[in-house]
Amino acid sequence: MLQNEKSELTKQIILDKSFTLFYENGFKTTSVDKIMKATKLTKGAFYHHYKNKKELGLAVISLKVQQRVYKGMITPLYQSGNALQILETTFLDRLKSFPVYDKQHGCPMNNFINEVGDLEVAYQLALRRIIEDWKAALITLIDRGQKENTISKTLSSKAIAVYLISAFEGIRGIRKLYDTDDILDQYIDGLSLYLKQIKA
Amino acid sequence: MLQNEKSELTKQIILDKSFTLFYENGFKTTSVDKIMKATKLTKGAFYHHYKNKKELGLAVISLKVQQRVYKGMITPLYQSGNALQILETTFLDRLKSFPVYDKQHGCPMNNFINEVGDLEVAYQLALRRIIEDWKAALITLIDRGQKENTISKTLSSKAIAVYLISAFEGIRGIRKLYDTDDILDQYIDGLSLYLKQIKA
DNA sequence: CCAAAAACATACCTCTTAGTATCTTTTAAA
DNA sequence: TTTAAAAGATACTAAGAGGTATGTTTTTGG
Repeated sequence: MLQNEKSELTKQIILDKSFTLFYENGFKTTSVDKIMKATKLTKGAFYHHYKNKKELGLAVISLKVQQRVYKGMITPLYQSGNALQILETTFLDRLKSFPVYDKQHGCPMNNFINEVGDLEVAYQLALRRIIEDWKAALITLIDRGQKENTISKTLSSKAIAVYLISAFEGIRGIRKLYDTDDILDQYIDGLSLYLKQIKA
Repeated sequence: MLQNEKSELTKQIILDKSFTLFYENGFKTTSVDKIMKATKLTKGAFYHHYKNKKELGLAVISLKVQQRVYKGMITPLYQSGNALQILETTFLDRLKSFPVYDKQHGCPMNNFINEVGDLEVAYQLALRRIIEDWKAALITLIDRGQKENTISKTLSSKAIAVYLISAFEGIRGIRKLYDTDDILDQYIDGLSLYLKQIKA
């Protein structure tokens, strides 16, 4: 195998396993040893590709976590079509179709935010960037909806965007505490009502 | 000093310091050693009063964290007066008057939820109880508001309650990422609009 | 005042942690 | 095909983790 490819591959393997373990057990409690055991590689390989655990954490955030949020929550917002309907499908339908695994472990980004968000500026920056991108996409969509008269024009798009994100991240944490979907269904009802209220 | 008093006092000291350190640095990264160093007591004292760190964690949640949520977010909901206005003062005014320290470190409950909420059933139960109490108080208040015709009767009180809690907990996490209040102000605008929308 | 129990201190044990030093193996380029 | 560099493996260190064993001090009740 080519050296570039090989290097990139093992880095990716470490990244993938790290993401999964961080997601399931948290960043702090997942040791480099555990990660490398999962990859079937050794510590030597790890410290050859990553400077330290912090660098790995940042890589997981800005590559894996960011990618995930983009795919699930940001990119869909740039579709054409009824703005309000896009909000509905992105926020409502997506949540409904989540596997139990995802419900039980919450939002990867939110987990990072609440575990290391007040610990290191570097983590803050990486996570903030995702939130800002998400917010910007929402604002663009809502603004469009207001222009096209599907969303009420009197409301601040920025305020709606932040409120939507907050509630979404909040419920993904709270849901972890339960083993049924009741609380999620109640959130979905709440969001549903909210979207109706911002309708033009 | 009486033995009962002394015992209760040191337990309280340990509990207080633990809460602070958990709040500032997280549950997992705060060791028993660090806690006892902060109390100026020793490990022997700790393990005399607490079985293990898990028991301490549960005590902090069900005593300190719960107490805090009750004082700030639940008890105020049982006041008499305009239901919608009570929601406003509890959710809006309280957040506005938060010290920087509280903004930077997020919500103690939310931190616990996202750090250990999917790790141990015992933690889940303790945290769930707080959420359920909060939800119940909100539902009672909203139901009253609907009866008294200050809150729109067509809306599900359960859905509103869960949506309010979700957004609140969500923003308290997200705010940690920033060093200004902009995002908080945007949330406040969003919540403000939301409360206007549920008005009768 | 004295013995027993509770409260607390000291010293330790074992395991895990992040990280380093040094080795072997694989790839690249001449 | 040889040599240098990159990739990876092995073995280690020092610090910190949770927890225990056993000591000393303080309180209590007779």
